[in-house]
Amino acid sequence: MRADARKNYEDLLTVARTVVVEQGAGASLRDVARKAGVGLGTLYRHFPTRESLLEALLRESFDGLTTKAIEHETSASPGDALVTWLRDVVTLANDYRDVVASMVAAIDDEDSALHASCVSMKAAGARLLTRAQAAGVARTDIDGADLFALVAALAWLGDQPALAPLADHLFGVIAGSLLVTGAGGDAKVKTKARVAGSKSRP
Amino acid sequence: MRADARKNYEDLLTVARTVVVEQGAGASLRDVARKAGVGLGTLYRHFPTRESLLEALLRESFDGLTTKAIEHETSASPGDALVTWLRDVVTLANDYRDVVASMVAAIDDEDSALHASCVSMKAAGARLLTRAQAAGVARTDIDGADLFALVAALAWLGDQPALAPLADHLFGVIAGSLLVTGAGGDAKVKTKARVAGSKSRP
DNA sequence: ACCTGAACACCGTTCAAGT
DNA sequence: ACCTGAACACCGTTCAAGT
Repeated sequence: MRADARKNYEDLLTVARTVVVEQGAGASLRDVARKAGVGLGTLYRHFPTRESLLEALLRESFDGLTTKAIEHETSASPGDALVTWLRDVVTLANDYRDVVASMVAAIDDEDSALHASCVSMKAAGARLLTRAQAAGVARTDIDGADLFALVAALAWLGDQPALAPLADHLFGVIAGSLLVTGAGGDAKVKTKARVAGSKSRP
Repeated sequence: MRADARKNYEDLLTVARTVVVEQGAGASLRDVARKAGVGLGTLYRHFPTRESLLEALLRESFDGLTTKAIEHETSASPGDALVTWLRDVVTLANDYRDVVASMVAAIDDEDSALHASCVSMKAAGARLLTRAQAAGVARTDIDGADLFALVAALAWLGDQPALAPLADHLFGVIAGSLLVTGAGGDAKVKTKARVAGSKSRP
């Protein structure tokens, strides 16, 4: 890649990151090009589709989560491993705005630039689930696809201004109901107690 | 209202209904006006905002759900009443496409045309929840706002093509975890058993 | 090789001009 | 009273023309 091309590529990515954080995954690409001081055609040359731009933005983080999941696969507590990892996924998704719908759409679309990373992540989560189920700490009427959908739904909550304040609590509720509250007992999800009145404060 | 105005109003609504079903809440208003054979200004005269159009489309259904909830308040089984009603809400939301985000946004926006209907619905759901909690069949670490958020998240699943097939099953999972699986026992959510291999069939 | 910006077909929204 | 459509400021996407 030529030096000027590389610089444009990186400038675009830097600008896109802040724009997607602030305005969401549907932000104006024209705006991104403008802010990067680059012609619109240059943006399309480097990122032929919106997904390819998102992919460049998110790939590192996605792959990081996949790696983390693999590490968790050897941890002592399969239940904690699962829940901790799920929380990390939601947190990442909520670092940007409205990326979760793109993520979900990419799962079934082999042509999407986000496809591979999302499929890997989903598979990694599925393995953590299977392990927790094998250990008897997770319910067995759920599979990897269900888990992915639940995490997506929880991440979606964080994107809605009216619901975001509840997202943490609901994560605890859902995560808790994934786990079997039976014999083992060490797999209980710690839900931060909600501060009474935290809603009514000005 | 003049006769021609009334006709335009109704034509717009009829067209909008099918367009929102097919293309979603973000559909082109220009397209709606065009298909209704009406000037674009006429659409804006009758429906100054997109929400006001959605409100006209959904008000009847929303109020119907609120009424239904009130009827449920005197039913014999508070647990069944709650779950049945929640399912109806999700079903309605999934009759259209992508309306759930507008619904959620309206909750906190007093200026939205959808505000009143949504607040009523949320309150009606909250009463069903409170009753179920008082009867000891619903967990008590959830409030009306949480319930509304969970229902919204479940409805959102139905809007995502990749996740919609799982939405029914996950409704059962979430609804089941709202209920206390304790003494009463009659409040268990019947989740349709999933047909093995239903996913892998071509 | 790579960059640029005009060109095209779309939006949402407003508002002067018509009946 | 009500309707219309042009006008404006935006999009996404493509592609001839430049260096």
